[in-house]
Amino acid sequence: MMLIGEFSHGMDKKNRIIIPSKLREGLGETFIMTKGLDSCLYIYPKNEWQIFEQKLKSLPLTDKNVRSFVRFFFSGANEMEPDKMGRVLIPQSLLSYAGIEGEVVSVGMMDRVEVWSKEKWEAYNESEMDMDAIAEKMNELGI
Amino acid sequence: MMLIGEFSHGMDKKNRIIIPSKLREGLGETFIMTKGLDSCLYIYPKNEWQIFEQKLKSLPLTDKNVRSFVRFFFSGANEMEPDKMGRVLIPQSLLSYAGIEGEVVSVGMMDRVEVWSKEKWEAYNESEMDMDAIAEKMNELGI
DNA sequence: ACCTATAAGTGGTAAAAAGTGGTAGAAAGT
DNA sequence: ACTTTCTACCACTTTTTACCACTTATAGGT
Repeated sequence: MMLIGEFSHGMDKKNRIIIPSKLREGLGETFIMTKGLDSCLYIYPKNEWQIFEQKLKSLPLTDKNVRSFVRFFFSGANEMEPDKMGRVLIPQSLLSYAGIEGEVVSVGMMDRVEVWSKEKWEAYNESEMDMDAIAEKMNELGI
Repeated sequence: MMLIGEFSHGMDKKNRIIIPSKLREGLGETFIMTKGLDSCLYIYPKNEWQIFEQKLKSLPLTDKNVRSFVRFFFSGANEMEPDKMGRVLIPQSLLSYAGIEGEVVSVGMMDRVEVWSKEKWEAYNESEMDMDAIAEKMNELGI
């Protein structure tokens, strides 16, 4: 099962967002939300999270950078289960990390979902999408 | 099966376009539409997409450029199935990316189909088509 | 070359599903 | 025990999906 697509929707006054139905089935009944890179939130299906956990566990905790890296993901992590309508309540700490206030964009990224504040998503797409670099990568991949 | 030919048709008020019947059989029952290079949309038959997916999945997500690259294709990707008349609904995000408003051109490109806004297609064919120069470049590539 | 038959394309409508706002009950804390 | 916060569900609205019926285009036969 591959998580793909971009979905735009709102967050309500109670800090709930809907997980778009097309992403819901790929995420399963319960999943883990945590802080992600690039100021967005990651949602992992439970099994994918366990794989990720194992990777983190294998890193040498004697390395200061590793400790920071691991703390970053574990401190932000929340196991959650959507309500019957597919919504989840997002903790305040994650909202402020991702700069989410009103509108939200959910993005399928293979084995995880990313949740972005709409403003940040749009800014990111305008500024950081270097098409030449993308084309070159495609060349490397033989596409 | 090779996808070939150029087909011109309209998009209706509900953001649906028809997949020309001659391209339909080559694409199969379900296919994946995503953002492409040169401001057009790509449609891949499911098997072709899966090959591409595996390539993307093998890239290291700790690299910021890789994340941009992967996001570009996965966020834009939509699995779709045409209705009984061969039409598909195009998501707003893809329409704005490709600058599609009214008329559309679908082009068979070997293993994928490209969907262009008609204006962009015509502009592209007028401006960027210096065939003599292109042919010379082809020679360098050994054709 | 024209007429007819068949397939492709277009517009619209109705039913189903997804998304939104809100309320009531449960749990927790004071 | 009462108040407040949190959770789960209900009902309504909007969007999406699937199909029907009509129009236009294509192709084949006379």
